Amino acid sequence: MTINPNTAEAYKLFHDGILALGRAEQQGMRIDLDYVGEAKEKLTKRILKIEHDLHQTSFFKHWQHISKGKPNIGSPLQLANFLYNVKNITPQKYIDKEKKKPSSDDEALKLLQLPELDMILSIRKLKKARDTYLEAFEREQVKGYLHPFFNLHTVSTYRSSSDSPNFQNIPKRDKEVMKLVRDAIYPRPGHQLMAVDFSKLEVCIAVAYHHDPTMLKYLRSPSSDMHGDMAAQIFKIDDFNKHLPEHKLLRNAAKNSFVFPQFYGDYYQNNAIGLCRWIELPHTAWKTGQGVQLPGGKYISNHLKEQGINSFDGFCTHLQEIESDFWKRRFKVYGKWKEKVQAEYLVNGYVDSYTGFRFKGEMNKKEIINYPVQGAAFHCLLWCFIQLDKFFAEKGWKTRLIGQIHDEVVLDVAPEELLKVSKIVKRITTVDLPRAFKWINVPLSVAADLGPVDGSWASLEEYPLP
DNA sequence: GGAACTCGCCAC
DNA sequence: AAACGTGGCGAGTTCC
Repeated sequence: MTINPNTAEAYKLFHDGILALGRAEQQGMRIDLDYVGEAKEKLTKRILKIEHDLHQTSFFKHWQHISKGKPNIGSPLQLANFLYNVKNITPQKYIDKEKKKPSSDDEALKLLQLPELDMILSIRKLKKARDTYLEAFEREQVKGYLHPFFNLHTVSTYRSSSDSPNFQNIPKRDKEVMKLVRDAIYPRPGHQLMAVDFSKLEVCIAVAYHHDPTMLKYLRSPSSDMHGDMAAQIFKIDDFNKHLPEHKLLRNAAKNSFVFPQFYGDYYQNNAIGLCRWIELPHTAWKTGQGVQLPGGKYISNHLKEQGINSFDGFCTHLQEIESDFWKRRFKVYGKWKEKVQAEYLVNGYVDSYTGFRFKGEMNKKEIINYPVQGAAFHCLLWCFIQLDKFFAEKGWKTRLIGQIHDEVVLDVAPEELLKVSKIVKRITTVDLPRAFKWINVPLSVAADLGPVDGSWASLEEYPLP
């Protein structure tokens, strides 16, 4: 590997970076304190209602009886003790690999299919929204503005972190909680919020290191579809069509439970568990008429049985073959690169990133591969963040950067500047960045979401950049 | 009464 | 042979 660490360059990136991030911290983001107060109150009422209903159940009364006092539904330990020791329910999931500690997390409780546990899960979800987010917003705000910190000195991959409050883990996937929490955050009066994120940035950065020809082809040809190809292979589908909703689910399953975990260093057995969750098949022998349905209504269990996969164990064996094919044939050069970098680390005691950072100290195989990719991917974002900050200052624009989430920038946009902001964002991220970082070897693309004037962070919608 | 830990859960 | 990368944070818990 021919990498020239340039520590002066790395230093400059972080020096300029922390100044730009500091300006974003100072700028802050408006929060609606009245909304936060009302939302907290409503959540508390909902929580009390569910708790009240829970208290009427014989399940809870039993728990109360054996715990000499008030059972603490917020204690996973007490809940596990009641479920698995007192009620003697067979655990469906464990925290530890030795299967000594039964789990009481979301998935474990859902598997037990008890209505009382679903009530506890609802309470957990609402408390999380209220206490971790809304409560923290209220506590951390200064004169109606939040000023999350963005750190460059805390993360072993040379990524960033954020705290007080953490701006990088605000709910997004659960639509209900997303709206509840993000409705607290607003642009400055008369402005609008915009978020711009890189598409599959870490994959694009990884390919700059390993130069795998198959991966290069996937990333350079817009019509190709890596996740679709993997879905077709994993689920043995000949006529895969990513526009069919049933196939879209299989594609998401392949993407989120095979491809990405494999890139992070996971292996086929965990993949099998994750994939079965998506297609709703059990960890046992499969019967006909089980799981999700394919286009035309055929059950996936029937389809897989026809293909010779009759059980979870059979599926594991199948995935083991796919994993081997994945690294030894499909992405052979990528696989070889992993081995080479790991071997070089054992000799040198360090590994370097393209952005001039050196990773030293004890690292396991997965960390050796992941750190330079994860770090450099973030450095692409940080470089763009710095350029944008500089640009807005030089031009005297009113638009400001207010935050960053690893591969995404968040802007507080003055509506009259929207068009020119969009253009410069697109230019810096897709044209200037690859020119500055010559090692980037595939086109980078960004996607934007935009909120209405005075609209909350929950109201962002897709916005095609001009 | 606080430090340090576990567990669970939110993001990329 | 073994087996998911990086964080922050709240509540419960244990230890000093």
